[in-house]
Amino acid sequence: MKWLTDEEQSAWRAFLHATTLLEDHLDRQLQRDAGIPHMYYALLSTLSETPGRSMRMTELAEQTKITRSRLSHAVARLEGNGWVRRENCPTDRRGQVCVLTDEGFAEVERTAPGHVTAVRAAIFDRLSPEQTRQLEEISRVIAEGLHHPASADVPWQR
Amino acid sequence: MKWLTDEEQSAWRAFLHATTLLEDHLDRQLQRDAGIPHMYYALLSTLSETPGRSMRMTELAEQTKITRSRLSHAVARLEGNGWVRRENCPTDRRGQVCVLTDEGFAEVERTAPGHVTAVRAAIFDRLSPEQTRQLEEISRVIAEGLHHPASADVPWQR
DNA sequence: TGTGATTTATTGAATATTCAAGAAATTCGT
DNA sequence: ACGAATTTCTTGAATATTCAATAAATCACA
Repeated sequence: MKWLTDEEQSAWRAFLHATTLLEDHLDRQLQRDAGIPHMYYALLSTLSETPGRSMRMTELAEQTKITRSRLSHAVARLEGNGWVRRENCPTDRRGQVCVLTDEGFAEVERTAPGHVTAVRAAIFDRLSPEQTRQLEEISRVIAEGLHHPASADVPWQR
Repeated sequence: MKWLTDEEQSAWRAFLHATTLLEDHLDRQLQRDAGIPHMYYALLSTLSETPGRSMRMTELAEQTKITRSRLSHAVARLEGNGWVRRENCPTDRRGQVCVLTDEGFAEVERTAPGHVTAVRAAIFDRLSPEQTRQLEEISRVIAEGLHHPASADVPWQR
């Protein structure tokens, strides 16, 4: 059993603290300004940057790294707000396309500046360009490792 | 209004993906192996490393960066598992001391190896020592900025 | 073509988190 | 010492997330 070195332990603690505080902070900021959690905003934002402002459910779940179940619940809620609507997928009758409404797009436009400011203030105004590059690379490595988890590629488990 | 540069946007996206996937991964791992979410494990782990294996509620909330309300609910649940118990604080009758039980300590000992392995596999086995140092420094900067939020220090808002 | 496996998306129940409110004890300022 | 303000912790309701199960459509391929 290989434990964490002192350096790793201390880095892990710092990382946990940073991510816990950041999530909490952004959730609060967006809950206050838009009435939705951060992840819901990320859905709207992702759709707003997509050609056609729409995406298949599974594709949207993959891009935002959340489960389909979570996405279904979230989209149901956002649909209630009138910020998103579902349409049948023309090429696959199992599929649903999640479409950002004009109201949803307007909501992103309205709240984006405040959100970006919060992200800047919490992160990029505090990091050097070099650190920003480092953070991106480190994040890529971690995400890469989790996106193709070993266990999911073991044939005999399926 | 100052937007994010391309480098910042791309770093932000990568960071969000990494943290979302990581949280999800660790929650699943601990839910499977210990029946509790990652944050609950962090509470037990923090207590297990504290002299006396006990801590005031507020202190525990601060160390783990969660709200007191969340901690109250979490401790109530862990108390139900028999892994923690509450005692009255001898020096402040408002206070409660959260004590890790022997069963709770045993549970940490039992599940720590699997958890550490998961953390290593996701993060430290993939990062160079240099990147580990970078991650710690970046995390410190971010956490530092959020722990003393400007708005909380503005007297006329209180 | 037909059939079993897979993919897509949703649902409801169980669990977790947030938020606002509140009770009790302590501290502050005079 | 007194009352107002603060701190500590909890609670219940509203919301969000996970998990397992499900239905429907498509795919793989003999």
